[in-house]
Amino acid sequence: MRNEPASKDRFAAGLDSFVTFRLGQVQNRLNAQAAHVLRSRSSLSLTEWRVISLINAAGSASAAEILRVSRMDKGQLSRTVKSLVAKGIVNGEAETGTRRQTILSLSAEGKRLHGRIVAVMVERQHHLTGGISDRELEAFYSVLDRLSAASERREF
Amino acid sequence: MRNEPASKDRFAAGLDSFVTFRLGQVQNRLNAQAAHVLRSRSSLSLTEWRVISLINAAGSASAAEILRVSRMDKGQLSRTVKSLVAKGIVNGEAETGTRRQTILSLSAEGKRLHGRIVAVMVERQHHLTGGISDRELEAFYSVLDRLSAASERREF
DNA sequence: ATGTTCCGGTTGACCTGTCAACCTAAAAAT
DNA sequence: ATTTTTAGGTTGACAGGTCAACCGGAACAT
Repeated sequence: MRNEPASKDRFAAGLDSFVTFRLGQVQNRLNAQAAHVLRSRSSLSLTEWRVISLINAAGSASAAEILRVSRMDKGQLSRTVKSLVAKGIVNGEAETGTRRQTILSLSAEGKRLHGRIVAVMVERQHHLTGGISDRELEAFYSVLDRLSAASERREF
Repeated sequence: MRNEPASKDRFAAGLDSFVTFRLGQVQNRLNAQAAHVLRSRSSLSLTEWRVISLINAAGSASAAEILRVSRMDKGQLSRTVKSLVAKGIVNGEAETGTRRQTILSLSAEGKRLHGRIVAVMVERQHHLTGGISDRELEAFYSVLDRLSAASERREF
């Protein structure tokens, strides 16, 4: 399953220099890995897990809030929440009553599930960043942030 | 279109620490940006552009070679190549004759197109990495590589 | 109060990515 | 020489992401 470095060099010269290309490759592999972990430990998809994490981080939040923070797709969120509510992981009822906005929060089972999975994910995080010093990580995030900012400009 | 940092903080505390989460966000935005650039300057999709770049970088290559290097999906590549051949951008004929493998290369128009787009992409690359020093980029790539390596382990 | 505008949320259509089965040619084994 | 195995490539089916139209209630204007 290894790559011949020889043949790789032949190509990648012109492409490895593109940040986005490299980033994409790594990200795909990380996603595949995460999805695999989730599948082996639960019946959650990656997006479901992300939504659960977001709700958990917020304590409780409206869908709109989550949208603003996560920048995920409206429709996708709507469907994901629907499925999570159906599974009994998320409470979708408007708790305040006055407002129409549905306040999302984790059910008891949701919290239990989150706790179970987040443990593995933290472990994975350590595995991933194990060989990386804090200063390196710092610098890495800083570059990421600048890339993120630069990706705002639509004309590019 | 800005984020309220206040509301962001409220959430992201627990999530920003996840490399994969941050990486994903940045990557999505970068992809969207790239796709937008392509759409405004051509009728190419992101994958088509990637394949063109790969073929161009190699000079000429078989589909299998490209697969090994890019780690993209067999089927996806097959379809993308098909569409690029139909558009007259890629030559798909077996040039050596002896082998059954189809040797892929850019047509004259393909080269022209690549030249035109790559110019913009290089410009974009500069825009993206403009505020980032070479040493920082080095370090960034180095971290990426380690993340990539760590994403091999299936159990995580 | 009523009609316009705005915003949270849903739905459907489409497009891309992913997986697995399959076909066929070449190489290897007998 | 004929069968088996292997590898390049195609195709179909399905899950997930993306886009845009739409619905209904709330805020706002008059």
